[in-house]
Amino acid sequence: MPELPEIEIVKRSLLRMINKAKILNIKINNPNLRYRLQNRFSKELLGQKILKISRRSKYIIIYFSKKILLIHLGMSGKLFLLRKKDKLLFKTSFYYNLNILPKHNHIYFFLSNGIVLIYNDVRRFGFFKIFYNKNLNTIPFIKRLGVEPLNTEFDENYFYNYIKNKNKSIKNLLMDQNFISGLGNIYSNEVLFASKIHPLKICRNLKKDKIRTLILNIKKILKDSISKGGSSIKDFINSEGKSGTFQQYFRVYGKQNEDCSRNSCSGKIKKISVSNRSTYYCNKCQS
DNA sequence: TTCTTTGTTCCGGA
DNA sequence: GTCCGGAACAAAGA
Repeated sequence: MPELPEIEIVKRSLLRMINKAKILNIKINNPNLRYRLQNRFSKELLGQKILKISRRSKYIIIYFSKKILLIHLGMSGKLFLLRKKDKLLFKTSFYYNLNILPKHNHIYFFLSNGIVLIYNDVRRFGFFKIFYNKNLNTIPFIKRLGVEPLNTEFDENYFYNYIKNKNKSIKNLLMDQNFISGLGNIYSNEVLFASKIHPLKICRNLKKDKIRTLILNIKKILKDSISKGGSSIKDFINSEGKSGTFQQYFRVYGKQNEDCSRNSCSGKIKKISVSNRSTYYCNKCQS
């Protein structure tokens, strides 16, 4: 369940540590990810030099001279970096304490700068795919995505135009990647709490000042989380083994039956299911 | 054994 | 044809 801030943190780690490195070797322990890795996967990447690393929504894109590697971490995927000489470290308590078990290491990329990039994924819902057309607008997973919530084009006009004829709840709207791309369940809950909006409110009925508040909170909460190192889940770590701290700042997610943390609100946090997703809200201040 | 977790996709009803 | 939400899917831990 890494969402936009976590992916951004991972991307920054990768950029700092492996940009411009060359892939010398690849070891695949288990090709059965969300989409099975094809037999030629290693062959297509061996010897390739990483030219650029970017993020779009929850996807990481690694650029090579004639192709790109699209990576999605699913709900439990982790990319982390290990210096080759620290290999033994991995077998010790450091990584076990971070809940990274070697048996869930599925791919190792050995790089020319002595760093090993490891893909670890308990659930195996993440995926790696290679594309030969570097134009992102041609990539199936990317081309229909809505705007990046942190871009200036995500503004009141965009919001207002999109919801004009939409009948869905605001929670479902925020989760709709064709509207804005990068919010998942956890941040959706948090931004609605911050904006005092009930998750089942029909988005079309939101007043303009509420929309303005919501947009501001989306941008603020995503930025805050990035600045705190990410972490929408308790065992999230960045690619260098550091935990983010943002989960300490959650105000509704996972807090059912607790008192509302808002000053002067005497409400309680309730948990309901919206489109089969756990949804938390204060029964008093969110309306 | 069943339930929960996620983003994405598929399908049926309106 | 379009919109929406529920269900299914992937795997594993509790």
